[in-house]
Amino acid sequence: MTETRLRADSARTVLAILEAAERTLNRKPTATMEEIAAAAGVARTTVHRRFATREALLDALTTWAAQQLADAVDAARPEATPPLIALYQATTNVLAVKLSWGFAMNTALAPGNEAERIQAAVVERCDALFARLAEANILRPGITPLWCRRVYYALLHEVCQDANANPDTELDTDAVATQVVETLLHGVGTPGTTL
Amino acid sequence: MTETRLRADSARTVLAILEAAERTLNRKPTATMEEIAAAAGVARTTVHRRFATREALLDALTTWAAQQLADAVDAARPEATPPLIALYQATTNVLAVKLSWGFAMNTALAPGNEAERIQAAVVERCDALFARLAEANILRPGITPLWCRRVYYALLHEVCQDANANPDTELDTDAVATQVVETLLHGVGTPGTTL
DNA sequence: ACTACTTGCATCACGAATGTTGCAAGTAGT
DNA sequence: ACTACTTGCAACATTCGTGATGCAAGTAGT
Repeated sequence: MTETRLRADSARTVLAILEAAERTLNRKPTATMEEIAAAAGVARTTVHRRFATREALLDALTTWAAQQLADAVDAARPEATPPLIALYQATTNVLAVKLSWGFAMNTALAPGNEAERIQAAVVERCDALFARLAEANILRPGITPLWCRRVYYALLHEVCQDANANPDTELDTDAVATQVVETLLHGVGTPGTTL
Repeated sequence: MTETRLRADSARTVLAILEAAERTLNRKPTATMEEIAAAAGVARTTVHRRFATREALLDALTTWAAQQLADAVDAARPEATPPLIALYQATTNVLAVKLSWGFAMNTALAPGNEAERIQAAVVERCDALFARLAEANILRPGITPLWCRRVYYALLHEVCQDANANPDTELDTDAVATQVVETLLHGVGTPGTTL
């Protein structure tokens, strides 16, 4: 394994390709290498030089996005700050990443992918955070941390999809994060209403 | 336009193909006509006789699923019964359909598709139901019906995805519907907790 | 300035999926 | 039983996406 170091321009090209892949595949998941290359402003052959196969490109893309996500979670210090603060901070950070890498984060990852490991680690930290919230009696009794995470992920996914459908209107990440956390904790109903 | 009536066996074949397409594409969205035909137990040429192109098949599939959904909503009589009852009933009915036609309901529909019209009508009825809930003070002030529907759809999508990932464990539709409605209204948090 | 790397372009090979057609066998409906 | 429809099978043409290669021009880094 000769670790060839990348020349500066080449590194820029790789990033451009990844970003173009994200943008293009987000709009059309069946987009071809040709289209991705065009969006990146390079020739198709250049893409193939950097990523031997389409699968290799997808792998790199998902791994890259997963790493961005993990970094966003890290930045919120979810095990150091009070759980509610951490939840809010993490939500804000994650939203920013998910908005830029929506496709890469929702695409099914190939088994054995590095991204799988990273995402699993994020899930674990998320569950740990919800466990801390449960300990602090912030979660309603009978609610499992698993269900919490699922609802939380679903809400995050929803707001990102929506933002993605309206690319013109730029949105206030903080406001959206608040809305997500509020809804996660209290839903949309008046307190005390039951079936 | 000569409306050729279908022979009984042919009608059965068409349904088998639609169901096979749903099943197959749900597991692998890039499945080929060949695979769909195999899953339906027919030859590939037969599929092409019923649906001229792949796009035509997808169109028929999404339209069929949308109609099933609309029927499920109908059966709940959402404008006749008290809104909370209707919400619960509709959730139960919709869940059953969404579990069987998950792919067809989440796939992006081609513009001008009949399914588009039907789904839009369902959305309208959904919004109307949430408007009734708001009138009955069951919705928290400041919560828009639009946000309600988005959260509601997200929760439905989430539980279906989960059920889909675990096809072995059959689930209690009523219990899941309750969980969805409960979470929609009250979230996962203890009442009174704020940021 | 010199060298090594990178890129664009043209071209080719290959495989896979789509869509079509003709024919023979079988089945629904009368 | 008779007819019309439907199906399976085999074969074919075509298109499209993928991946590889050789060569000339250009650029980064020293």
